[in-house]
Amino acid sequence: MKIATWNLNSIRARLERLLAWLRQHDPDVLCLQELKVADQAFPHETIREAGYHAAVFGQKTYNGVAILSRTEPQDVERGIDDGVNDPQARFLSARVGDVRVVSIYVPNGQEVGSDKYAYKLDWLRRFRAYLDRRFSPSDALIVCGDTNVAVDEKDAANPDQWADSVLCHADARAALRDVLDWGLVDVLRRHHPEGGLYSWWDYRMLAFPKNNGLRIDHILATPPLANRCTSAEIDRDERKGAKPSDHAPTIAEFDC
DNA sequence: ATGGTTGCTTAGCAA
Repeated sequence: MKIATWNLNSIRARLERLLAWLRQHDPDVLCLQELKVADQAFPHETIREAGYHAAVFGQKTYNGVAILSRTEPQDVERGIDDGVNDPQARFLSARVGDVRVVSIYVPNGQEVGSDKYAYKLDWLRRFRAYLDRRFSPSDALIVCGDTNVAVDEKDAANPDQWADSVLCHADARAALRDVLDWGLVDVLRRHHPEGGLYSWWDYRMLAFPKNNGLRIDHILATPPLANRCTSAEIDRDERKGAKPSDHAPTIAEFDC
């Protein structure tokens, strides 16, 4: 199974790129974030014509997540199942075959100390609690998405520049670490322990030409699946050319 | 310290 994750930064602005990418890479499953579209405006027909089913949790203007799959996603869940009235569409889960797939768009947090940052930390805490409540690390579970956190300095081109940012701050890292410590393996790190690979480059300040990036998008698998992961890569080429997303896709292959 | 860019929606917010 080939599974990928990609923060599109608007599916409408990126639809032609998305279709070309699906044709080129032929993933079995693609988790998407930042659709920036309501459910009814999602390009359902176009995605179907491209040969994919889509589970969608959309939102107008902001956020929005989806799971595209060659086979029909089953048992779809929209939002973290914890009774919190959260209006932001950042969590979508579906079963694809025998694997439970989760697509997440963790809040950015904007600025350390802000209300949005508190929401980010709380969201990650809620996600960890969801894992505790619903799954075991022995289950076949893959969490994909934009975590808006770089786990350590190996995933930052200029660690000093980002040290106090919402993407690298110690509290954000601790919150993501707590999610990983539940029992999830960062499969790209496992295949590339040296680091130095990035999935996001700011649109500003020539960040991409300078390769001033961060790795803030992740494919996280429980150990039984991670042990069957045969490759994990970032498609840096997708960040090139006209009108790219500011994120590149991450791709992993599993022998299952 | 600020600015730089993009997308959605139309002046300002979020990233």
